[in-house]
Amino acid sequence: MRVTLEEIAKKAGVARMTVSRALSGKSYISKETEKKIKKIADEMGYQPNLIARSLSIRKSMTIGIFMPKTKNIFLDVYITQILSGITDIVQEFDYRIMFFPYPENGRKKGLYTSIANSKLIDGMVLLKTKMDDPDLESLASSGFPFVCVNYRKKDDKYNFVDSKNKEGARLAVEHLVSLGHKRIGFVAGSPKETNAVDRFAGYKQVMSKYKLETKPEWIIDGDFSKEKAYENTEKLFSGKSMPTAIVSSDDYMAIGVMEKLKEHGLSVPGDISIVGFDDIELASYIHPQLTTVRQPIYEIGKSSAEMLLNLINKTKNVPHTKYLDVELIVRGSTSSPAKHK
Amino acid sequence: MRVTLEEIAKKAGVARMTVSRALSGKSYISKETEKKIKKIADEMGYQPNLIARSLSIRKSMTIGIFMPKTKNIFLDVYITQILSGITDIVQEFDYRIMFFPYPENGRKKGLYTSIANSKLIDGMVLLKTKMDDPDLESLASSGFPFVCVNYRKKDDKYNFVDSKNKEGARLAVEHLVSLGHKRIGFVAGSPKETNAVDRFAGYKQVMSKYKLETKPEWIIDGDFSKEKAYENTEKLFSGKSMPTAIVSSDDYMAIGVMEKLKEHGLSVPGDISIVGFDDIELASYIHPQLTTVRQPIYEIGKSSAEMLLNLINKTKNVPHTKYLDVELIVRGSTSSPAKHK
DNA sequence: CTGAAAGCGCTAACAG
DNA sequence: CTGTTAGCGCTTTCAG
Repeated sequence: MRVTLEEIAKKAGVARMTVSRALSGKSYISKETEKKIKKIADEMGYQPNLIARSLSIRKSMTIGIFMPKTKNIFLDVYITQILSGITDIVQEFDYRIMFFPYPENGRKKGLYTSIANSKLIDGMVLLKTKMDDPDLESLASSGFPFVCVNYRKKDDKYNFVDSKNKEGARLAVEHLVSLGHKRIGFVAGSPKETNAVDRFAGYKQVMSKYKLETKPEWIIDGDFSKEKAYENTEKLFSGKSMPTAIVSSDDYMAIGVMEKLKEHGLSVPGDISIVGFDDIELASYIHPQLTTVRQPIYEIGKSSAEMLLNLINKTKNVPHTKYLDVELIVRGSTSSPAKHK
Repeated sequence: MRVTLEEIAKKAGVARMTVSRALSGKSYISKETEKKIKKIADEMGYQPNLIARSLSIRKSMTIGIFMPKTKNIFLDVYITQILSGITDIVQEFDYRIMFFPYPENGRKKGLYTSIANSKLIDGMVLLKTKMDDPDLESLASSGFPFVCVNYRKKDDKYNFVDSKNKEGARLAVEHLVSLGHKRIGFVAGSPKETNAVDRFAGYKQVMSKYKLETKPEWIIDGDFSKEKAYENTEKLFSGKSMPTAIVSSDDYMAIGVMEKLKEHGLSVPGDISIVGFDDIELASYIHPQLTTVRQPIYEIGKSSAEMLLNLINKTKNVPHTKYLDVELIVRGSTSSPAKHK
């Protein structure tokens, strides 16, 4: 049988409570008994039952991470980098991590609040939140601590960490414009994610600033999927005119686009320049290396964890909004447009 | 306040236990009261306190995943693919997942058993286990359910899922030999991981089978790190002779080696052929595409989860050992050795 | 500084 | 079929 406080108490000839106090060290205890008890606990190999403790103190010391479970789930570098950041922070404060991947479609209704009420976790981080998520509003109203990652909503009930997506897209387009491009296409991410919407907005903003046309036939629906981007790029070849450059809402889709272009015998950047978003590891391994907007993904993970822990422990008036900087990384996939066009 | 069994019981005019039974559906209850209770529970938005349940039934319905926390941790595709496999299986059986990344050096002594005794988890999966892990033996002796991934030990107390590493290395070398190579080098993984040791053994086996020399100067210490492999490849250039081909214990290191060779003006496979191990996503994006031994990483994750759940629920005599097949994927990084050498 | 009593919210076990 | 009692192992609270 496992050793409990009770058994240590017996052996030490004291009350259970005294043992608890001696071991937690959060209360006045004579040095003597403390030492004695600690020694006995050590000898017996005592390890507190953390479930029992959680029940008693009404805290699980655990945070939950929620994310849609796509074909890729963890394979997606974006998510794994965020996890890495979250983990690093959370462990510092002795919190544990529980994972809640949910089916992308047909998720159990009220998942967030039901897990929140289960007392399994003290707070949650939401990854890849969709704007039409049916459970988000009730979570926000419930007051349960949570942070959305790369999501944005002007509402005091919402807490989030996002990067400057709009600015990122602007940097990308400005870069292309400065190279002399005028016909610039765009690969859109999921229309249900605020960061995709923001990037699109940034693109349109700069285009209109320079009075450049944004033809619908140059807008590719990619939904943050390399495969979709690859397929839908086909449509460029049935249109009347081709763009000389394309901004993609993420690197994976940019790669999908490049594959399709290559298949049609076009060269990057010779025929078409491409800019990605994220700066995933792959970006510098493909040929040509991808010019992209770097998001500090790992930092986003860290920030979201910090925010969540502050929310949980209400240390002070926690800012519940944070935007991180992005940066344009120029590599080989962009150049001035071909003269002959 | 949160709604508990007690409150539902009051409202329904029955005992707490009756409510528990009605909701769990695991006991005889009149259809009538069951329906009534369920309705009330629903209206009140009841969600069981899972912590309390765990304490009572003495099961957490959670498994733990342990892994060394390197600079990369999740960024490592190998680990993330395994996680993906584990997640898919575990969720099917309504188990939850908790993460325990630990510092690679200076891990708290007795971590496994202390977590095991904390009752937070019902079983654990160990990733990247080192052969000299000081806590493994006591875990194995404790009888607590656990499975090692890509680890191998002839001992009934140990459970593991591994791939046929030795055979994989053999396939790689045989491939090179069949192309005509005789001077074949090797990039070793961590000498503390059985899979690295096995791959090395497979390499040496085939080399000696064909009476080929394995010069120490052709053996590169990579420790499963791309950076180390990159650096240590330098030593090839101070030796008297160069290999015409190199087998690497994983793809990342193979990439590191290729970078170094390229830096010295050597071409792959023109001057030196390279074979990797794992078949990570990057392998087919680099130039030239990497010939490699594919490990079914995702499947390994699934198998380990299945094994663990069987161990936890002792459904039957669980086999506690499993070896998965590997496969040689031939791509552009290998060719016949250059004539002029 | 230490102890006793009570309770966190659930379920197992035994009555009825 | 339903209720009662007891207990999971810890901490909080209140006495002393």
